[in-house]
Amino acid sequence: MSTKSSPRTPARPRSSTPNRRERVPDHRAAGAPAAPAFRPIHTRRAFEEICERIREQLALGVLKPGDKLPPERDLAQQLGVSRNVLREALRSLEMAGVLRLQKGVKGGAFIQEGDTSRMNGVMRDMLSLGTISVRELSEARVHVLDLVVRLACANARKADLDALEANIRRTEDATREGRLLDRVECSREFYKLLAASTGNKVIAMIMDSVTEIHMRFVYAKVSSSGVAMARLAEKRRQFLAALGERNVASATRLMRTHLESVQRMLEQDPGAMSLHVALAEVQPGMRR
Amino acid sequence: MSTKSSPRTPARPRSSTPNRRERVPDHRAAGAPAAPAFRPIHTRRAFEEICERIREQLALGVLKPGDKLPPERDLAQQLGVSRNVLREALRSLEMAGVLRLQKGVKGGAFIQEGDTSRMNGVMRDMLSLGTISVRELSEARVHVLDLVVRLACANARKADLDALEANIRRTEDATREGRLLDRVECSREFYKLLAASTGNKVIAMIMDSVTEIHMRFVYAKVSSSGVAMARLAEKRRQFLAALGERNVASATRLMRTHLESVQRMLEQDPGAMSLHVALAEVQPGMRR
DNA sequence: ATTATTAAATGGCTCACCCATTCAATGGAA
DNA sequence: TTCCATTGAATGGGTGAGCCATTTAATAAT
Repeated sequence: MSTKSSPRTPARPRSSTPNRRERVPDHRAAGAPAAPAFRPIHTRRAFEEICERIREQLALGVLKPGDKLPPERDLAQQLGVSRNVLREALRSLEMAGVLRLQKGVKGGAFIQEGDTSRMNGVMRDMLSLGTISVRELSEARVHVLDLVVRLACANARKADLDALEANIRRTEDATREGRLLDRVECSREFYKLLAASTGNKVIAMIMDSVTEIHMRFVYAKVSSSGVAMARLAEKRRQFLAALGERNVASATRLMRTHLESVQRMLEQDPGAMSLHVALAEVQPGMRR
Repeated sequence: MSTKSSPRTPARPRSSTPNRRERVPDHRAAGAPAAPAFRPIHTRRAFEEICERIREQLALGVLKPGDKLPPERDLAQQLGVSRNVLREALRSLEMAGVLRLQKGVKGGAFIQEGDTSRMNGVMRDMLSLGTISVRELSEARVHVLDLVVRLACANARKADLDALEANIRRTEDATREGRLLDRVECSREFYKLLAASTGNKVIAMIMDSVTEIHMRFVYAKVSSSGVAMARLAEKRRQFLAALGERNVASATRLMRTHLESVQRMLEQDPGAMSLHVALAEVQPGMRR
C-alpha cells in the first residue's frame, strides 16, 4: 500500500494495454515518476456510481416515469464504462423496480411507475435472512391492521366499499363451491382493498408488505391441512357493515377477534408450518 | 413464430459457434432437420432465474448469513451461464442487501445479515418516481409514530430509555453550542432509538423508512434557513419522562403536538423546500 | 523472529462478438 | 387502394477470453 501504483506484474505479457477508462497509457517505462494524473477517477465500483447517478437524475426530476434512457451501447460510451458494467447497473435498477428493459427496435430502458409491492420483497428477504421473525411480523401486522381499519373507517369511499362488497361475494362463491385456495386469494385481495381504502399509498404499501407473507402461511396451511376459517364471508360482511357506518370501535373489534381466530388456526399443528416452505413456495397471483 | 428456431442469418460469418449454453452445436449444415433437443432451457432471463434460485436457497435455509457462494467462475460454470450474466445477478442481490462481494483471495460472495435500512431506499424510490407524495408520507409518519409511541410505552426497557436519555444529552450539548445540523442528526437518532425500543424490528423498520425522508427535509430546512425548533431538548425530556412512566396518553399527546409544531416549521416558506433537492442531497450519516 | 517478496485466488472490468426480438419500412398480391 | 408478407435495422440478451487490482497465505531473506 506504499505507492498505490506499484504493479509488480512480472513481464506484462500482452503489450496492448486497451483503453482502460481514464488511465494514462502506461508511460512508466519512459522514466516518468508516477504521473500526476495517474489516480483513477473512481474509487467506488463503477456500477454503484452509475446506479447512483441515475437515481440522482430521478430525484432531481430530470428523469421521470416513461422516459427512456439511451441505448446501452451509447450510454456505456457516455459514461466511459463497458457495456457489461452498465448492464450490471441497469439490472440492479430493474430489480429495484426503477427500470424496465425492453427488447427490439423502440426498445430500451424505460423509467417505471413506482411499484408499491417492492416493499414485499424486502420483507421477504429480511425473513429469509433471519433478521426478522415470524412473530415480529405477525405482531406488526396486528398493529398495522388496527391502524388501517381506523383509517379506512375515516377515509373509505363508496367505491372502496363497493370493491370490498364484490370481494366478499367472490368469497361466498368460493366458499359455496369449496374452492378453499381461491378463498385464500380472496382474502389476500380483501386486505389489499382494505389497505387501499385508507387513501394513503404509504400506509397501503406497509400494510401489503406485512400481509403478503402472512397470506403465504395461510395458503400453505389451507393447502396442506384443508382446514379453513368458519363463517368467513359472514364475518367479512359484519366488518364491512361496521366500516360503512364508520363505526371504528366495532370495526377494530371485529378485525381483532378475526385475527385472533386466524392465529389460532395457524398455530394448531405448528410442526406442519415451515417458514422455509412458505417462503419458497411459488403461489398463483403472487409476485415472485 | 413458426418454428421458433428459424434463423435467417445471412451466412453465419464466424464458423466457430462457442458453447452456447446447452444448445446443440449447430448441426444444421449436416442436414439434420431441427434437432429435437433444440429448445433452450430458459425462457425467462438468465439473471432472474439465478437471483431466484439463490433466494430460494436462502428461503429454504440452505444458505444462511455468513455463508459464501462459490467463486464467480465456478458458479457460472455450475449454472451453465457466462460469468458476466452471473455477475448481473450477484450485483442485483448485492444492491438488495442480500450479498456482499469481497475481493482477493478468501474473497467471494457472502450472504449478509439482513439490512433493515433497505426499506428506506424503496421509500425513496417511490417518492422519486412520484408514486407516493410527501403528504402521504408525512401522514403515514404521524400514524406510525403514534403506534410506535404506544408500543414503546409498553415495551421499552431500561437500556432503551438510557439510550434515549444519552441522546437527549447530546441534543442539549449541540443546542448549547449552536450546532444545529448536529442536532438534526440527534433527532434522526432519537427516532431510531424510539423505534428500536418497541422491541419489534418490523415496526422499527417501518418507522425508520418513513422517518428517513422526513429528516432529510428537516435537514434541508435547517441547513438553508437556520431556523430550529425551540425548546427541543426540553420537550424530549418531557416525552421521555412520560415514556418512563408508561403514560401512553401523555406520551402520545406530547409527540403529536411536537410533530405539529415541526410540521408548521417545515411549511413556513414552502417555496424553499424542494423534494428533489432534499432527495438528491447527500448528508452526513446518511446511508447513501 | 521479523520483515519483505512472491504467488495464487478472486472480484472488477473491458472488448469483441453473436443471438433473439421487435417494429417500421418496403413491396407485392388481392 | 388495401392488406399482408418480407426485410432489415435497432436494441436488449448473452458469451468467452483475457487483463487489472486487491487480498491473503506461503515463502524467502534478513
